[in-house]
Amino acid sequence: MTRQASSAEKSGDTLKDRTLERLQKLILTGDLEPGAKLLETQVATQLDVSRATLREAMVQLSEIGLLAYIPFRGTFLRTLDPVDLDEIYSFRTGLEKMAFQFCWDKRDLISLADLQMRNNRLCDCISDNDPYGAIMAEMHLHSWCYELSGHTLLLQSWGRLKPNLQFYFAMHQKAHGRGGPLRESHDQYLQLAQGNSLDAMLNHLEDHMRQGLENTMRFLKERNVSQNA
Amino acid sequence: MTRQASSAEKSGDTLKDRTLERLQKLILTGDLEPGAKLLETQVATQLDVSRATLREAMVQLSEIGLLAYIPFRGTFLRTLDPVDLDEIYSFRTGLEKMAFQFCWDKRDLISLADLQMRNNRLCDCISDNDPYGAIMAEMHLHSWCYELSGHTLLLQSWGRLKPNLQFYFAMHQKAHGRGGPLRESHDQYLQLAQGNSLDAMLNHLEDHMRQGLENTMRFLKERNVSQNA
DNA sequence: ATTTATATTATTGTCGACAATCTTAAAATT
DNA sequence: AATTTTAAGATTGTCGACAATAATATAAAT
Repeated sequence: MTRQASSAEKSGDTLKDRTLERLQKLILTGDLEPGAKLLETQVATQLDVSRATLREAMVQLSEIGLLAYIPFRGTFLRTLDPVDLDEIYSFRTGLEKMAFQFCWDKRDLISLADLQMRNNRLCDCISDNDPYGAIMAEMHLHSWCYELSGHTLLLQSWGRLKPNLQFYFAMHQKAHGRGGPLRESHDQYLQLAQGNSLDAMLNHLEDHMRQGLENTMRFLKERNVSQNA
Repeated sequence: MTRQASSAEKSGDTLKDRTLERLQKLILTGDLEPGAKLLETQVATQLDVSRATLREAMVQLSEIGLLAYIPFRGTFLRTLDPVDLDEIYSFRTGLEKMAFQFCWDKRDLISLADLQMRNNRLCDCISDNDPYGAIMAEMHLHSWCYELSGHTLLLQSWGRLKPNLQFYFAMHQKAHGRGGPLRESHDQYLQLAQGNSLDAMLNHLEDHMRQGLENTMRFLKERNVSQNA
């Protein structure tokens, strides 16, 4: 009966999957320093799993990009320099434009109501002054187009990019005190997503993302989140 | 000193990385049946590594999509139904369009000569009646824009998609006898990539990819590569 | 004969131990 | 004192063994 007493969390059936999720949550909490080394023995002990199990989870997180693996030297929490942020935002822009192209003709009353609901949840989190919840809610809002697209590869790609975004937001939040999304930041996004001009939506995405990047860069100039050694 | 920075991606320093590469090559050879179960003990013995090492490599290949992992049931070689092919091609189109947008202003004499060389290599393989080499050469040709873009995320994404394409081509080749790329298939691609109209290039990409998909679908109707259980 | 139940086998999941490598500290040399 | 060498310790890489689960074969029941 070596079974983990881990309160039967919602996630995967196997210990490796639960470990992956727990480690990811640990990272996205923002308690760890970017670039910090993750000692296998230490983390494994902390999560109460064997190193082999932990390592399989780490391989996956390295593939996502949250961790950086260097052979024989260790696995490190990712860093975020301006170039990284620029790449994340530009890639995200292209990805989300693709998603909207694929989901555009699949929109219906139900899915649009779903979108509205996701935005409401985001607004609630902002009202409740819950920055962490707001981050998650915003991610969930943006997940809408990927899910609706029904495009597996697109959804997977977003699934890998998303944690990196969440990580940045967590860092931002941690360092800046507060800095979640504004209440009205997605008004136009919602409106255009419900409209009938795909081009207008795509153009707005560029603007929306660019604005996010500019906010980010402005923040970076004030206080460095981290820099590579 | 440490040679960790940007070490050539040939064969990793660690056994896990070499195993990953060997297993991938084994898969891309096309000797395995799509959907076939990979018995850990058997493969580990065949590659002369421990199961733990093999499993780490398998996790990575599952993340790429070449393998499909089902908890407690095993890891299976991916399958390719028409929906998969459609997704691969459409995603590839979006990705490569992004790549050309990012690399467009970075083109110069040297990089364009490089592109020309990659195409020459492809033509050589076709002339030499070397289908496997032609597949690799075509992949290498298309990698050009990703590499030139300097966009890490984009390059990574292509790096994950590429093996799936190679896998399909290997299946195609295996089943169809011959079916590599045609000699002149990239003439316009090359010409436009050297030109000064990004829009024309992007439009051609849509056509180029659509044509590839159509060829693929035509082939699928003749003979099923595989179907899900 | 078909179906259900049970036992057996095979395979995956997880672990702890040892080997290879890196890091750090101390010693030796200049 | 600074640099190089060497030794000690810490950390990662790899392995084989055992546990948990699934797949298969056998027996029992209808």
